[in-house]
Amino acid sequence: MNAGHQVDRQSRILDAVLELLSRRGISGVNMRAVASEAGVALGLVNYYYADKPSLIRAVLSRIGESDLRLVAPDPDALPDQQLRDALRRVAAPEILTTQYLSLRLHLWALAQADAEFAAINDEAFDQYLDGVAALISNARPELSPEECKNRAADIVVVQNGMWLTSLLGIDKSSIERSILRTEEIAFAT
Amino acid sequence: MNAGHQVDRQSRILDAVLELLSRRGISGVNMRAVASEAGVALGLVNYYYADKPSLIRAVLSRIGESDLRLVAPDPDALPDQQLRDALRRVAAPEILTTQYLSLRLHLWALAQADAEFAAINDEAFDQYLDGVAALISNARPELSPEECKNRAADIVVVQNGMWLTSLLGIDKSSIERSILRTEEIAFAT
DNA sequence: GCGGAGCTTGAACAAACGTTCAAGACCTAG
DNA sequence: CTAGGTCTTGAACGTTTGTTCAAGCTCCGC
Repeated sequence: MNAGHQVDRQSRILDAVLELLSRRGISGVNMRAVASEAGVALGLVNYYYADKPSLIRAVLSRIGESDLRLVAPDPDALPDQQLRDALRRVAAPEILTTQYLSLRLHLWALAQADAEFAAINDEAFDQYLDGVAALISNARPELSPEECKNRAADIVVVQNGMWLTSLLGIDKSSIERSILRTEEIAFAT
Repeated sequence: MNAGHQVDRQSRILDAVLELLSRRGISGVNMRAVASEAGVALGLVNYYYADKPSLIRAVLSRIGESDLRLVAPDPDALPDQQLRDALRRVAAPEILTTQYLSLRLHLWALAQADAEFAAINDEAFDQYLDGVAALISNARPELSPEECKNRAADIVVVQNGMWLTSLLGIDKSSIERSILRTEEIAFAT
């Protein structure tokens, strides 16, 4: 059962990076700490990921994919409901956890300091934006593509603000009002 | 002229930290790089700041003060204009520079990873929130203190979103629309 | 010019870091 | 059981990091 163990250990290493990054920031992510958190030997980290940048790259890709899943269309719902669900999903309790938000923050900071990481992040962001715009377009077919992109951009501004502000510990009610604001933007006539 | 030199060098060291932090992130801020960027010897950094945490603390305090200045009342303007000016100021070109925003991001990330830094940050954030609420209260005396605080909170969500989204490289027009949105929130009847 | 307080320097040290690697453990195919 | 590939280990190396410190410098009052 190589396959089973492989995936298990390799995935546990990535999990360890996520955990350490969100808790201690990039300074807390060193090969020894990752190995220890994952419960493997130091050398194994370098076995699966050639060097530290490769390790970070893998984490960035994983997060980008999970973000994209937030705005993935749900074939079983009406376009209106798909959009509404997606707008709610980004503010769901399991997303607005300190762990997840803190991780996002550190990844943004990381991307800001490194051109290569920035490229990965930018691509993920563009895809996310396109995803939101597509949901709006489905729910409001009469809108022009440009208008859909504008609304998506405006929504993302508020969403990013919600994410960031959740971390800074503002009260929940302002988050709730912000969700309503994203819906107003999306469904404005 | 000790006083002159002191302030000069000590301040240059802080400037160097700001520059390095915004360009390379916290991993790029090490005592040697700071000394080199400031044009002083390694030992001098530890002379003015006992250790690295002290250095970061000093930077956090400095940023907190400059944030507070953004929402400082201007005695020469009418309350309405004071509020409007403050809302525009946070989106001014000199604020929405990559350097400034990147610095903010790294400081937030830093605060997220360290409880002590978080405390400094939280206090600065609360003061900023109070500052915005006070401006609203002056401009709209008929509003209850709670309503002012709520609006201030909603505005800060959008502002944080603007700051963050500026970094992620979204188009300027969505920033402009977001500013209008903060004004709508502030002046809603 | 002398003395002393404050400022400035860079070498030196210990600890922590990323990376390499020889060695062993494990598992499967034959 | 054996051979061979894959996985796993931790010691070891060279580098970078935070911090210390003895020494020198600068400036001002006397």
